[in-house]
Amino acid sequence: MEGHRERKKVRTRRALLEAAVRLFSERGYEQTTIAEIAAAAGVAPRTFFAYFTSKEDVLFLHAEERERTMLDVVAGRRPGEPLGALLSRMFEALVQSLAEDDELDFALSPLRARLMFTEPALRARGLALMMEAQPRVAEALCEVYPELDPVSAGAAVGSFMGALAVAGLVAQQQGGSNEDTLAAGRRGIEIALNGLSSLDGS
Amino acid sequence: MEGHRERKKVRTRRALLEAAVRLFSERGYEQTTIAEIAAAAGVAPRTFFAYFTSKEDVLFLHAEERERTMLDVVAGRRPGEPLGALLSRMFEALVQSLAEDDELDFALSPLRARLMFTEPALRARGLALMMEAQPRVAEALCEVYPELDPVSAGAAVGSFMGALAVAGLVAQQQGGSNEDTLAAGRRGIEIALNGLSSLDGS
DNA sequence: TGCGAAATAGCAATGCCTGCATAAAAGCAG
DNA sequence: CTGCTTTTATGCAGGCATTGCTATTTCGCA
Repeated sequence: MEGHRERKKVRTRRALLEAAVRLFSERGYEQTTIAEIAAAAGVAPRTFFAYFTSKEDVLFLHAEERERTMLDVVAGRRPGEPLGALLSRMFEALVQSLAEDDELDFALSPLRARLMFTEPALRARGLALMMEAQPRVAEALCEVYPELDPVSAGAAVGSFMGALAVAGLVAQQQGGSNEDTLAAGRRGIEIALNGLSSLDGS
Repeated sequence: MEGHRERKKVRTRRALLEAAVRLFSERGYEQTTIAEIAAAAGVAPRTFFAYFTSKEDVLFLHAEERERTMLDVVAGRRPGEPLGALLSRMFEALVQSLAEDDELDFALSPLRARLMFTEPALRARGLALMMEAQPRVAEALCEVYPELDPVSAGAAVGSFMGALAVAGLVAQQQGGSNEDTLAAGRRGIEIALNGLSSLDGS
């Protein structure tokens, strides 16, 4: 299972990853070519595509696992658990699943986060990936909450994700620390759960 | 102001627009090349880029006007108007501004709507465009609602847009009529305003 | 009719991405 | 160690979007 071969693959992937993030940060996303990334990682340009499906893809790893996490939370609805509580749990589960991802570890994570919210192309991609999962999450919700109609379920997930996306963006623009981002995320979720109208009183 | 020249420009733009939408619908977005669109419109490929900045751009016209509409609604906050009421008005204003757009008229609109929610690349682009306006709308909100902090304002707008985006998507998947879409949008906004927690009781 | 501005078109180049075919490398017998 | 098999790493050619620069055509107007 883990011979010389496996380790080399991981090393190459890692080299590409780090080269990409470093170059993107130094010169900007658009100004960095795949040829340059490959050169910095010591492989041929063609090889890049053996590890990542596209240039954007380098920064969006394991998106499927995030979706899995969300679906698992929905499937694990506790008896009588209200929708709001479940979505709160979903947020915390997402945070944790990100933290536990070993390929998204410390060295790369802050730079990646900054890039994702800084470069328009990447921001767009991130949004798209997130929303891509929306129909399936909404469908899962419908199954677990039989009283929920599809439009409401969809809107709930959309609202949830929208609040989340923006919280990250705002947090990035301001401080940018992981704690700030987490706090902003919680606040965003809270707002989505309690309703925008609830903001009038505060 | 409106000589032979102007009219010809409008006609060419229109020809490109219709050719693009038609071809996209027939063969799919990815399978249609700009060369084909240009040929169908009777112009050189290079000319396409004199009218639209990109292939995706053909389907997303006047995005700036949508942003204008949103900012205008915010700026026109009525004395003491609650945030929820203002966002409701914002939704209705968006619908109206879309309806009044003469370049997005009947012939093209239904096909465009279908494409926007069907083709992944276009769905992504639509989301990105929508969210692109978010920071400015949120900032405007902050100015009009001094008691609102940036994170809350951002989350509110994000939640609003997320709900909206999804409502459109769901409506498209189901029926697909304009009335359905409008109703789904209203429902989505309602949910975002009242909070996801409010769905538990229904 | 002829001039200056605007619209069209042509050409070349860059860069992402893909399919296909081949070389290089790593496991694995024997 | 050597030849065979399965992966990986490349190379190459091509398709397509997009852009910069230049040439050509077309208008509008004096």
